[in-house]
Amino acid sequence: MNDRHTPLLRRTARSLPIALLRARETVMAPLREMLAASGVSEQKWRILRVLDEAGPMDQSLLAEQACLQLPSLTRILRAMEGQKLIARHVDAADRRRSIVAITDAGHNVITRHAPDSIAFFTELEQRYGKKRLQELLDLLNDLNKLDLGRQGTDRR
Amino acid sequence: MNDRHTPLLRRTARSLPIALLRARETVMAPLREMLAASGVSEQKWRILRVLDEAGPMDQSLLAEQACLQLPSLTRILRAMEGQKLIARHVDAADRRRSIVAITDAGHNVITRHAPDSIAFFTELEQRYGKKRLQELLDLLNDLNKLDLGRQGTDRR
DNA sequence: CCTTGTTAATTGCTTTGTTAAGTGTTTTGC
DNA sequence: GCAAAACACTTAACAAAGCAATTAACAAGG
Repeated sequence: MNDRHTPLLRRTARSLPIALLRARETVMAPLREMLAASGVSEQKWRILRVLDEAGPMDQSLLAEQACLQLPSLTRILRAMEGQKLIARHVDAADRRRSIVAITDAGHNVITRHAPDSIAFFTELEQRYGKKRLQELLDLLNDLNKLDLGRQGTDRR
Repeated sequence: MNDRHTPLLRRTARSLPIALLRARETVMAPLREMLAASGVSEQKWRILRVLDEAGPMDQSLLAEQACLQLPSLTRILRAMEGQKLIARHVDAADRRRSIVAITDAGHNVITRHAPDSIAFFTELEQRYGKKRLQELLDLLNDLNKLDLGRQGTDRR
């Protein structure tokens, strides 16, 4: 396209951040549409998924597991508490902590959307290739283990 | 962790959307820090990259290339125009379109950060493996080609 | 012409991301 | 014990995402 100069950086098609962003958009766009019907955002869905899978936990851990920042989580949980999708109570042993648990209503949201979600990922597997999908997940998980930019420093 | 029931959905560690989100966070966190020093957000950086690579283009195409929604792009470009990083002019042939081009100042931002960016990705290549990184990019690009959820419908 | 339809960009509104500062609570070191 | 540090959230402020509705400019048909 642009022959005016030798590119300083790799082409954006070979840029990892941009490729990740596009891939996420590709995958999430249909799911977002699906969830919108229940008034559940992508983030709320992640929260429900994590709580349903791993059981009650404090907000810091939940934030890490659901890939949300604590300030965002605070606001989202407030809304979800209003929707009765989750419940919170302060930890008796450490009153700084607040323990979050999924409610029956929250679990129902998961039950309701599981078939659609499964259908979507089944289609994805078929069109993309089951083996390739596993490969991709392995590569992504390995990348997440790298903990870049802190290779000498402590790991919080 | 949670033995209360058989999970309806795959474990979040094997969930593609979550894995993509974590990977993006892993990669972008150090870059964001790097760019913040120049008052350039991650999004502005993407815009500069795309314009520098492919030359002037209208906003719709730029939005697609930089993975931004048109409304977001409108507001970001207004700021970038104020910073003199980009310039806009209406297309003479079609006065609905506005053509965006990178300025010298914009190009300077890229030049200034290219060494850091290159160093970061070199480190990434070394620690993650050059071959594996290529594999990952190939898999991601293939995924982006799938255009999921519109397999019978028209492709706008 | 001129109505209808389409497209490009903008604006409004609500939610979320991001950073920094603030508020209690617990832990640590003296 | 007790002041200082560390910790778990919460709040505040602003940028950006995401969605719907609007405006302005083209395109086609009658």
